[in-house]
Amino acid sequence: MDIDNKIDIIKSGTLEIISHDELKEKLQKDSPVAYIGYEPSGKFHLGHAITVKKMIDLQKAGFRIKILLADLHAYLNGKGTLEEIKEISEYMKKCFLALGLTDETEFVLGSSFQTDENYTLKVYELALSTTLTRARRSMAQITRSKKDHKVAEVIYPIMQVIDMLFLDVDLALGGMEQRKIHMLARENLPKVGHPAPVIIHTPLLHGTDGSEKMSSSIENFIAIDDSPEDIKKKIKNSYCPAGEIEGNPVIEIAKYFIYDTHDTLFIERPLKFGGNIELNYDELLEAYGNGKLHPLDLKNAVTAHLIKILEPVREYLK
RNA sequence: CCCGCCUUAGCUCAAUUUGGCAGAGCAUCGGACUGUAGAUCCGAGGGUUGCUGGUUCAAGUCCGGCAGGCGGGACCA
Repeated sequence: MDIDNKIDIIKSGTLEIISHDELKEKLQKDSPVAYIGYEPSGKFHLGHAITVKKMIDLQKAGFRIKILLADLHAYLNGKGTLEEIKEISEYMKKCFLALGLTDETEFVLGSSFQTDENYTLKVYELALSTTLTRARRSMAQITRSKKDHKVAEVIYPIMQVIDMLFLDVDLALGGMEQRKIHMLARENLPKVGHPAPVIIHTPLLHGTDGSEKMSSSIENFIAIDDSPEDIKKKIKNSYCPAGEIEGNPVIEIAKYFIYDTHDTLFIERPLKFGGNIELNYDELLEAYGNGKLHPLDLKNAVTAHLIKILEPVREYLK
């Protein structure tokens, strides 16, 4: 696989790469490190899976993968006691492997290094040059509480930046909600003696209720190990206005979880509504957009395929 | 450390004045309507009234203590 080929694969399905040139340089390096961090909390859902799939692409392109199980970050974000969070970390680790990351993947528990003296001193150093406003702004889409803001909230992004120093990352991946923290990292890592990492952002999946972001704190997600019955129920109940593509979670699931590995989607449909059809992604958008494909038929097809696609994941996690 | 205000359903808040069956909106769930969901109608569930002690026939309501939140004051040699 040549470099341009790798870049095409890495680029597909992402919202932005900062920057392409730097990515190219990293790909010429000997086993560059790609990192992503997750707060172990709640269920592992399709929103998480989008980023994991991209990490798999990076792994195939020759990156060494480091997954940060950010237990202290989850703690700082009020997700529970350290014990509870540690328990979920174990479950999460299995989820990554179930989704297809190889066992060469390196899992790092945040608390295993985030209390080291050198780490702490770096956090203080960065704290000194980061304004409160900026730290808080970077957390706008991440923080759990919208009021009664705690100091923890501004320690969080600073630690995340220093994580990248200690994990020696060449590339950081995240959903679009991570953008402001990543920019903070790009700007500040050089000041603490580490080159700015390449940043890749993946899109956020809308919640099944149509809200901005799929999230385990609201019941608007499909977990990667949901039973077929749950998947049916959740997709059936999903927000899915006829003719509307933008922000339609069912279309998004088709796009990111079916069309990424299939050229076409086979849609079973009663004869009186036009009979079965098979559509590629462009045709699907066309047919759905002009009302020729009914939401229920779309839902049924997506449900059937998603159940099949997640079957090995369910089996692995059993 | 001191003073004041606040804490009631998952959320936002009524009910405190004058002690007398703890309510509404939103959210959730169910039904109707659409060949999906949503919207809209109709209906249902939902409570240790922050915790604790007391007064009273009776306390969300009055009194004491504690915890948490908000605001102010004081301290700053």
